[in-house]
Amino acid sequence: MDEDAGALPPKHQFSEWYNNILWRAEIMDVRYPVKGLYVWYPYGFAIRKHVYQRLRDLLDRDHQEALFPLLIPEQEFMKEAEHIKGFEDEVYWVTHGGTTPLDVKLALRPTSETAIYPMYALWVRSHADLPLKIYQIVNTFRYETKQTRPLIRLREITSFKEAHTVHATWEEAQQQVETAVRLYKEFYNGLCIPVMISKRPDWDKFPGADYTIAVDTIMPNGKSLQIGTVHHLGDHFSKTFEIKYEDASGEQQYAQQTCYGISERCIAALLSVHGDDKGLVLPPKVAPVQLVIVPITIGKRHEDVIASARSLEQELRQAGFRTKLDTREMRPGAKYYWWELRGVPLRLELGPRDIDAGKVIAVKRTGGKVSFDREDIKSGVAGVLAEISDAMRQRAEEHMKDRLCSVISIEPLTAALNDGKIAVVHWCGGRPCGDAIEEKTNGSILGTDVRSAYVPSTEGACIICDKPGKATLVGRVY
RNA sequence: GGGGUAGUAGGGUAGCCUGGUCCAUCCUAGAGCGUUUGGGACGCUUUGACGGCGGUUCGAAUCCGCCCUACCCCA
Repeated sequence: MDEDAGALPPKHQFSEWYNNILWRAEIMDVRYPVKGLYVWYPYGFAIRKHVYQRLRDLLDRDHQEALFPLLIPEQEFMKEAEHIKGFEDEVYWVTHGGTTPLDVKLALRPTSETAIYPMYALWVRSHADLPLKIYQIVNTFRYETKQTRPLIRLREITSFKEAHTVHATWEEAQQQVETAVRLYKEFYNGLCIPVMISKRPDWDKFPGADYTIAVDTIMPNGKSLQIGTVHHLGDHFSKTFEIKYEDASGEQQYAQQTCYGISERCIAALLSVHGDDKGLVLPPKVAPVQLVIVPITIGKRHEDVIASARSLEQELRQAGFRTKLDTREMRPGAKYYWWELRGVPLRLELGPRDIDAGKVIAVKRTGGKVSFDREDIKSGVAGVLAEISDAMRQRAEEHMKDRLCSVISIEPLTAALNDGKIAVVHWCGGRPCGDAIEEKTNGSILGTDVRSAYVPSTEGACIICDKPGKATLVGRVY
């Protein structure tokens, strides 16, 4: 047998593995002839659909979904000084309508604050209108100058979920930040992706924010990937865009705002964190196909087996499982590899022997084979899918634990980063020391106020200046 | 930001320096037929490409220019 037939590059060659799996598993076609723009294949898009449906379900508890325009007039975009500084090098401008130059240039949103907040100024009148919690899921454009990478660094972010909230007080907005962080933790827990939550250093916060809380995960090569951010905007934008409300005593007050976002980087994390040498491994909750039934048809039993498989499929589908019956003219082994590559959590095998014995064989994508009695199939499948989720979550958490370490001086820190680790150090919080850490290690400060089960929130002497410092995450980043 | 290398069929390669029916070759690609089918089947037949635009030339995958895209290295 040819062991190499159809093999992926091994996952420890992560970059090759990643590029390869995107087209082999039909997630993205990278051949679109514009830098930084990629095409979602139907299968990739189906994964996206299920992931974003989960996000919608979480947000819909107390947010409303809306939709704002893609184009932002120049004068609105240019209102908030810090915000402009943060984005002006990355903005695409629409300058013509047909052949006619436009009087007012239009920006393709790199993010939507300046599209949404002029409208919020009209919508918010009184304290009774607050809190206002709205989100949208849209595409955004950023003229990235660094190397682009599918799902990770894009010129068109096709799947940007951004929420924008308005509150009466700074404290309420702060509480909303915490609520959003909890919501993101829940979201990623559902995807079985462990995260590190920290407060970004001041120079790395969102342009125009009081502070930024970031959600990061660790990729297989040890680099951290930012997969969510939550910003307390204070009154920066409300003052710029005149978002005011009348409080209970009849006074006009500037509103306090937050915004928070997640992009298709969550899909990059989903694929990368769980995948293995055979291909994708998808959590049952978001797998487009949760169960694939592979009928084993031999000679005369063909019709018999197919009929049995169809009734099995129908029963499972009615029970609410996303089920696929694979009746293609291929050998069973070829189908196994096909579905394993695509990350289907559970494979059911049904052949003459099983039918005669009243059994169904189930093979978990995470490893292991079980045999169900045909009549118990529904509860059996439900149980095994739950086991798969647990196994995935545990495996991913162990990977994260392995990648985290604590160091107390610069040389070991550099060594740890070179070794593909994310390190916890003590840092005084000062910019000069922060710059020194980043320069000496070629790494980045992810943040302080770390919230992770694996990172103790100790205090200690700053790794550079020896003054009192707080636990700080340092790593190489995407 | 600075440098380097490359782009040939669905994927992988050769050909380029030394222009000339060379439109080659392999596959996990496609189509067709037949035999197969409990972990990637096999045989036969067949389809299909020189990144884009322009230039040089009797003639360009090959030489020149510009553009686009990708990958690698350094900051």
